Amino acid sequence: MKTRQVTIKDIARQLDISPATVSRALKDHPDISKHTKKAVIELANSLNYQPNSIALSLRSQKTFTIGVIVPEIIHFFFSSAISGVEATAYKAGYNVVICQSNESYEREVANVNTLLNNRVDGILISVSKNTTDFSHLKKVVNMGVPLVFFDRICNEIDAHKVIVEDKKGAYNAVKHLIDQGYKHIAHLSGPESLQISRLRKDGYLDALKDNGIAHDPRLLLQADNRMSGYQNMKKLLQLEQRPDAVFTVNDNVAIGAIKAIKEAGLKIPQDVAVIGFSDDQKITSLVEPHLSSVAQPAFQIGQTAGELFLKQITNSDSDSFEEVVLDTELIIRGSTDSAKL
Amino acid sequence: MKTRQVTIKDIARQLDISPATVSRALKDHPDISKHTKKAVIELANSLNYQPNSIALSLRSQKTFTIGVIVPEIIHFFFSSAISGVEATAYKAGYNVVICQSNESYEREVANVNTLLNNRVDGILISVSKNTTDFSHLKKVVNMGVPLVFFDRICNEIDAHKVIVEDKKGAYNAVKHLIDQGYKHIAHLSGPESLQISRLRKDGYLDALKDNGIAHDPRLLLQADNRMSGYQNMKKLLQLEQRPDAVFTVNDNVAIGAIKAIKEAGLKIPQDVAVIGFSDDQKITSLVEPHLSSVAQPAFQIGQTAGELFLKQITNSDSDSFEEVVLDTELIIRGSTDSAKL
DNA sequence: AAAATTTATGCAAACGGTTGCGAATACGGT
DNA sequence: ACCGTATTCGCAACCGTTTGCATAAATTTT
Repeated sequence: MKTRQVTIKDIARQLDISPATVSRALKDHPDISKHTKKAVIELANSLNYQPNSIALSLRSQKTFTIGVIVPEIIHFFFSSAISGVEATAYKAGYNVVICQSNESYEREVANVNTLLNNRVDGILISVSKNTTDFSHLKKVVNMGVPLVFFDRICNEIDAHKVIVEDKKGAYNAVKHLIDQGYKHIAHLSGPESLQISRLRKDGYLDALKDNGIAHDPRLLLQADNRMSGYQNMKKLLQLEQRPDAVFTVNDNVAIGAIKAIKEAGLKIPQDVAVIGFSDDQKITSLVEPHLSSVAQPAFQIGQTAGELFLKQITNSDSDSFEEVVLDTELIIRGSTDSAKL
Repeated sequence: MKTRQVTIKDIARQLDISPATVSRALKDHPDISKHTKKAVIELANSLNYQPNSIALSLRSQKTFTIGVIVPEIIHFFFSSAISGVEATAYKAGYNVVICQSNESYEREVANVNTLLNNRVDGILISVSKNTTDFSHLKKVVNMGVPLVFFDRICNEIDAHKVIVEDKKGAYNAVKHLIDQGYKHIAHLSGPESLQISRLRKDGYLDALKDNGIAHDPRLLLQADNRMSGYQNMKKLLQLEQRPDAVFTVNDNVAIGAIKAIKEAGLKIPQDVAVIGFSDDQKITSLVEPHLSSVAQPAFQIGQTAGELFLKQITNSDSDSFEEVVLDTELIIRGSTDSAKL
């Protein structure tokens, strides 16, 4: 019953020719006679011959596989980005293997090592928030394996990068709050280790400054998930001068903040407005009121990362790297605009 | 700068011994002298030697990789299940490659083929809802590649399976609605092609029957995403005798139904109760009121699937297969119980 | 008819590692 | 001094495929 995978040698044996001839016949090499080619191809089809990718990889030193490392696939942003990578990869004949770092530095290092041991042709990564040492990624570069950063990039390493206008997106979000008449705008920012956190915070600060609002450090706390968003929003609401709006580093923090605001008996957006970042479509239209957010083109980010990888392998001598910066879009919903309730 | 990966041959050349000796030294083979071992291991470490998995796979005919095919990683259930698979796989020294079928039969077939060409040691799959022909999976079995189904299984194929008590879970959900006093209970069921849909529907029907409620076919419609859940709930609400409760095949359909109910100006759960299936934690506690649901142990399902795979490879002569059935848990929230609002 | 060229195929090495078997050396026992 | 036995290592084959080169036969050129 067990039908072992048929190899080129099986075909060769059955036709009483050499494996070399079979190999050439299958790829339509001009040296091989029409007659032989026909016989080989027919037998290959009838036996359902499938080339052994392992052997191919060993021989060609190429696996036609690219590794993608993300913190967690459960997040809408990352799974969309992965789908984007897959789209370009499949088109170019590449496979994609997905690794989750679970926001753990050690796991990320382990991921990199397995990908390297499996000789992937390239690595696309969005780094864990707990990664501060980048030697595992420098090793990737040193080994000549193409490396592309997306979203959560590392500035210490020269490589292709795909990011969004984090600062501008954040600026627009806060500007929108100001335009809506909010005066005491808080920010729940992400871990300082991530450039995206720093940039979004900078956008927040710039928007305040440009609009003549003094920055109150008490309105700036850190949070990077629902729980901490909830807890720190609670703290913000206990200030003698509580904020009347909050911009959060991502949508999950915003969800936590909304919970805290509702529990405090305050109305959104009348008493406190909330705006997130990323526009996780699984949740922004679910919470009441619908959450305003800064949409990132996640799929396109993945696509672009894939394209940069392809560019690097076709143009491997070039040592200049691109930093592609994509635009964000401000999505206004009920959480910041009562007209949209 | 480019540090090509160092091979066993490099080490052999530097120490002026044969590759065979290096290989044996590295795996502490008793034939090799302490002195040689020490030299080899030290050099290997200093050169940061990493065995080439490709070569290993070719030689041993094992890749230590298992392929997992799911419809879409974006869903909480599937990403949790994947994490479960990874947990057991990593512990046993296996890698996991994830494929998305995107609920497309063609893509699923393509996924199976790439996995086979890459000679994975096993395939774990939750089939697409558009898969009605299973020859691609029969091929997997015929080739002697261990196959494990989880959640969305196929009855035509003899293989290990991991499922939950879908019927019982559905029964309990509907029983709960009945206990809460609801009389006209609708069901938005999934595609008939999936056994889980059929079982959940059966559980619904059984619960009605066992409690002396006549089944009204007008209260049974199909829906498998937010949009269709919304649309078909709307239809249900237009019936002259509208339902006062609805049990949906999954949480996203429930979300759509909730939207329709709210738009109709009806109160949840006073006018209409809603209960979903799966307990997608990203959303059940987000929607207002919080959604009751039948929780599936997604992580454990993945873990178990991984364990069944391991069992099959260590015990490859056995041709008896297990069907592991895990329990569900009824999670009662505000959408079915006003006491929980 | 001899030489040159084309046509069609096979040999063997290579990719990187493993492993059965044989061989060389050293050592102990008689 | 001789034999048996460890000890330590290398040779070569193998996994499946590709490819430079050689080779043989067939064909063309001179």
